[in-house]
Amino acid sequence: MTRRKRSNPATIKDVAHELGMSVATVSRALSRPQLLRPETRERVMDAVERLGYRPNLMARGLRQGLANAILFVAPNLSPFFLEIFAGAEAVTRDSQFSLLFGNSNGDLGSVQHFFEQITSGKADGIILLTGVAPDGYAAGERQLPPLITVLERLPGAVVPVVHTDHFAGAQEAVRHLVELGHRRIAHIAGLRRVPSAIRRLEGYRTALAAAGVPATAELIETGDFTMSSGAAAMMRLLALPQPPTAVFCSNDEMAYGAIRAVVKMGLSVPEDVSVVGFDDQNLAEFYNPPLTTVAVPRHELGRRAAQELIDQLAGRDVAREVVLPTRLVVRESTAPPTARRPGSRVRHAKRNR
Amino acid sequence: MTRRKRSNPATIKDVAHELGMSVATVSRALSRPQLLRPETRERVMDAVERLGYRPNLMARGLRQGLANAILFVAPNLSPFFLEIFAGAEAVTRDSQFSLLFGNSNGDLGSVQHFFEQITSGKADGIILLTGVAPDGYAAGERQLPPLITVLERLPGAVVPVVHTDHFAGAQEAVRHLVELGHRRIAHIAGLRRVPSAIRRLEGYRTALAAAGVPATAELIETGDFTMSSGAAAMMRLLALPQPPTAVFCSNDEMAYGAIRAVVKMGLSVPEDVSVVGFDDQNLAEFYNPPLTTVAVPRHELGRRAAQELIDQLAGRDVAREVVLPTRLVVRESTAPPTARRPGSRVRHAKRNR
DNA sequence: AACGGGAGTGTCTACGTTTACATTGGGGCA
DNA sequence: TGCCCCAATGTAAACGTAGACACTCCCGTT
Repeated sequence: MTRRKRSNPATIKDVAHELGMSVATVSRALSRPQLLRPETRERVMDAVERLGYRPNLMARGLRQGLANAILFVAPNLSPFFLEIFAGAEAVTRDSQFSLLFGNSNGDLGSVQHFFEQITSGKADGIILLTGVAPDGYAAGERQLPPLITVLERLPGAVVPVVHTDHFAGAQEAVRHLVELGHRRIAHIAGLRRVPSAIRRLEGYRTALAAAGVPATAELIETGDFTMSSGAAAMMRLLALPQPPTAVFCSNDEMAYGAIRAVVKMGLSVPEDVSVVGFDDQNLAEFYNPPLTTVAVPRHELGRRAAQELIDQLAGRDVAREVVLPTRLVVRESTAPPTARRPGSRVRHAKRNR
Repeated sequence: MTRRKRSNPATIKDVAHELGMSVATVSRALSRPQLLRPETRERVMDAVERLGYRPNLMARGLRQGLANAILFVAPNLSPFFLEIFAGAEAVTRDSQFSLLFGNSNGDLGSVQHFFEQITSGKADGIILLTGVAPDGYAAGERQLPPLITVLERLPGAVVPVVHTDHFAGAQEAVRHLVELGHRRIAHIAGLRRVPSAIRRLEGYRTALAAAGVPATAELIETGDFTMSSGAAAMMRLLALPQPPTAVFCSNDEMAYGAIRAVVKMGLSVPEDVSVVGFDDQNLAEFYNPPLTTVAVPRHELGRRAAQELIDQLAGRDVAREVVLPTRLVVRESTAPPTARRPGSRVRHAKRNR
């Protein structure tokens, strides 16, 4: 027995029958109204309204070979990616497209799974934030689906990308610290397998070199972009014989963690340690102290990616590469270094909860 | 001319032809393997692999009257809702269902639009976080789609709901402040049209009454759940002739804003003003100071909602109501009131950027 | 030897659309 | 008056799949 949608029995056939017309006419009234006599169109619209008819999108999709959906794949559900998602959502909201969300969870198998959703016809294209594609695709054996990458490039494949200049952004952040007078500037880097994190690290190194400050390996710590990893890294930095007076973090969340760690040790930001983040998430402005950070246009990244993908699906040609500018936003987590040596720490006991 | 999916020409027919079998056999190999001789099944699987065949989900969906997708509708993209989304995602990830995201943006028209996506067959059911349904549905004229609401009830309709006890949570928060010795306790409420915000307000009032503290209208401010509205509300409270020594906020974001406002005025948290939030978003633990707040099991709310909806779609019967417990998490943003009167404010000038 | 039944597979229709192609009728023009 | 063409509509064939039903063996039973 055929299982039927309980909700909407009204089909195009019902509408046609109600009016004594053919289904073709009804179909045209909906998709290409200019082909019909205005009066006929009216009558159809009336009946559609009266019967509560809604076209079955799966039937339409099957017929046209289009799902009218876009799949957004992020490596996790952190606010940063979700703010990009919000940008994409703003675009699809006014379009015929639905937005599917996929969380790859850093797992390559998942990405493969999402790619197959395309060949299965669940979506027409992918907005990919993970910078990795399953083997078969990356190697070019299997044809890539309509795809646009955000922030990360897909190695070994020519795919349009919407991103920002992490290298320049990082340099600007470090230069800001140098200009404030800092010399012992640490970096809490992101995971080495994330290309954009590498670029930020390189920007850090380059800016230090340009300022004539020798790079010190002990001042480079690594986290996994989470607040707790940022806090842990900061703890290690504070435990150095000669701790840094400033820290540049590879993203905002690690910066929050770093600030928490500083405060927990009885020191303060920016008096004892200046902290700079990267991303300028919504919260940065309201963190305590408000975070100096490199603004990444998250919303715009999402918008552009969605727009480019839709254009691509419509057969219009799209830019190979869109680079959006970053911008250093100076708030209250950075200041000139003070004479006081942060090495002499723990002014008052850490308060327990 | 028929527009074809460029990516996957291989259909069930191709597989059948390759093996000299009928399409039915191939179909069965995939959906009901136990009906086939093991050897046949093997051969089919082989060919499927070889040809890179993936079933067309729209054709399957059309045939079966199922989209195998769930639509998640939230009023906005704030972290709070997205953390609930993450919970739902964890469930659908291991299921046959895809997760569609819809942002109603507080707009009733959008909600209507999403309801129609169901009758259009884009999804099989809805997880609704907005507490409002389009007129026709709410009034019972049109049949409700498979639906589960989260946190908010749908007025005038019997729909399963997964939520928490806002009333009890708010009471616990206020009781905590009372026990610390506070008497002048303010509340930064949420929008009056959001039922859960009303419940929190009621919890606040009830707890105050229970403690024998008379309620004062001037101590109740209203925000719209954003950080900036929380900051603005706090500014108004601090401007009172007799400012509060503690503030209970209807959500975490307004609490962050409130703390920022306090600090901006040269006062500190919790020494001058204690602040309590509601939700326990991921960030609360790493805010500065770490925020005392009422933990709402966001992830679990999402999990349960998705699970119940999937059960419902499978024809299993589901609970009318699931109530998950809240729990007060005491961190460092609350402390006993000090002798110092916060009225004498602005100890040092606000720093400009 | 005849029959029943079940395992395994094939045939073919329906799901709800869109659209290529066919048909109709009427108006403009010679 | 006859013809052509175009506007408006109808007919019917796909799109790719699932499953109802039909068929063919073969084995076990009588």
